[in-house]
Amino acid sequence: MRWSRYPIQTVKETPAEAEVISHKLMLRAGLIRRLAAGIYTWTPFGLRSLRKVEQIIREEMDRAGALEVLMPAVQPAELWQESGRWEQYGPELLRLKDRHQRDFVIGPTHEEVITDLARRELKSYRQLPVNFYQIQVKFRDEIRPRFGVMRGREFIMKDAYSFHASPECLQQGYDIMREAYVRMFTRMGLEFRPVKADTGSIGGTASEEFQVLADSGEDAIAVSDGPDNYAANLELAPALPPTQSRPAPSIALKKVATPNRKTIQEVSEYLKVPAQQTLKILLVQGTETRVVALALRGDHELNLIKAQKLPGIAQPITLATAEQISEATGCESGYLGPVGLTCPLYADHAALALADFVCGANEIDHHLTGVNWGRDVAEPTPADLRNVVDGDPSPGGAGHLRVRRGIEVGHIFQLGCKYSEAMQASVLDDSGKPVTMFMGCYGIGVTRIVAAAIEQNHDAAGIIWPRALAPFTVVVVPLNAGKSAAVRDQAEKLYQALEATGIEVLLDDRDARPGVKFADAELLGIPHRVVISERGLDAGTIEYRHRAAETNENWPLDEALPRLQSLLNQSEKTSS
RNA sequence: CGGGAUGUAGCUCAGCCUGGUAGAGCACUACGUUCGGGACGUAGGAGUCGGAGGUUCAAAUCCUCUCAUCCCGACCA
Repeated sequence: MRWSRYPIQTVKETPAEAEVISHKLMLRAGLIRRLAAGIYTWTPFGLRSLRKVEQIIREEMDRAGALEVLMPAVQPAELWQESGRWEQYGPELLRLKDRHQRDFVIGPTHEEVITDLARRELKSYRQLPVNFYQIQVKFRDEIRPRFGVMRGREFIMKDAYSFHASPECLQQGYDIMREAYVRMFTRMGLEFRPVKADTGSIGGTASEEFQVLADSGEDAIAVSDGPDNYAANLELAPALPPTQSRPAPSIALKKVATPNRKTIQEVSEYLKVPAQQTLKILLVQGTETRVVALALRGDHELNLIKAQKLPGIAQPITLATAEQISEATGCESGYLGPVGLTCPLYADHAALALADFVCGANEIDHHLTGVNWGRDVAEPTPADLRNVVDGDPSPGGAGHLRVRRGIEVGHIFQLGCKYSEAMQASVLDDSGKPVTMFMGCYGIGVTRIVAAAIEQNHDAAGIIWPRALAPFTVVVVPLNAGKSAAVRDQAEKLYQALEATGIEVLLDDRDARPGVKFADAELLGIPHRVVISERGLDAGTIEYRHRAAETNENWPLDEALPRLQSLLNQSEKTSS
């Protein structure tokens, strides 16, 4: 491609709307343009990278034996009513009516459509297992789209659905997909981790997310630094109970005035006690009782997902209202404590390991010090209630956890029979009896991957594409071609020779100053750059530089093509 | 949905407080000079000041409503 034929401009100034680096660079390099909140146009350069991602996914899905389909973006409401998600999904589901006032949705996902296809087409266990996938546009009307294509409302997703006659077969299919995902993300040159995950609203049993490690990621994940390779979403990572037993009480219970000190931080500063020696109580709505109390060490955070799974707690988990708190304790949040509480009480393992701790007195402007389980309060029910923190022992058994940020680019689930049961998708087994099919579902955020790759690969000058995702492999930059016919001719010659060998090459034939061309080439992040100048040609050389390199190399002019070719062959093998 | 902020040229923003001829830089067009790290000069094109209503002799500026966008939170995967 000739740069002079590409009409989208790069920009020096960072657009005000962009916050994260990938969004800034994608706008500045002209890869995307915003049309509405969370809705973007992909320009020719950006689309090339997007297609690279899609192609890798397609190749690995095909290799894993999946069959590509293309389902409609617009789906009839009936299917969603049948699965129950018409009611469940909420305002994130974009609903619309056709001219006959019939209800439709713009698909945020395709479980219903694929299950409908499966129940019509699949009649016998002999047709199983089968895995259908598509690469297609989805729409989720996010409350708050942000970070460009990282959390857009309209986005491209690869979604796959597998059908099996038994749970064992589902497990096998799941394992095959897991391997395929590892291959894909490795080929894309991403630093990623498969992590254990919650199944969320999609439902099902086993589930793993593929997280690209990046500080700007929206997910917190707990990764072991030890040889056990443990990694889980923070929501799910268990906090192991402390190994040492609780110290014996050593001081007396005492009520102290803590006027206007409500937060753990305020109380611990005021009483000069470390936050680790304090205890906090959170009240949530219950099923058997109005409220249920949860006790945590002062410096720990409540994990909603874990708490929600405890008996007696309302789903979805909801914090008690100010009225409920007052009714249950006669007090207000900020001064709650376990002493004298009448509602059911769960205590986190770490909270239970405390002795002589500080907590609220259930009386406004007062706290208790020297509180001890067993002595001052009945022993509560122990539970894992908190988010793990840096340094916690790894549940994998070897090493310690580090909390890191990740961008979720893939998520695989063993759905089981949730949809196949609701929509009566069954096949006949070898004895002629109908069996409900077991399903797996496997998603990849295609558009998001482009942003994730940039988050992980950039510098002050711009994008540094992993080779497999670069919109072009080589950029040829003639300097002052307007003045020098030799420069023009040699650049043209090299460009055509590269094209002829199938290398994706961009010729910067714009009538621009050298500084502009260098800056744009770096912003756009093309891995290999060849500069052709009068100065170099006089010496019989061209100049080569890798985007990630610090210095230039001078190559003899006639070696440019063969050396580039061997370089690219090499990097193809190492995928870098 | 709660809290905060912003809408002025394609982009980044000034002007608003204290009402009185709509501005700058980048980008764009033409010409000239320049040409290895985002050049310079001259000339030029480009704006219903988000929209509606109100106050006023006069509104980008003050008031009311509305729409949109961004940030924080809750929400979602």
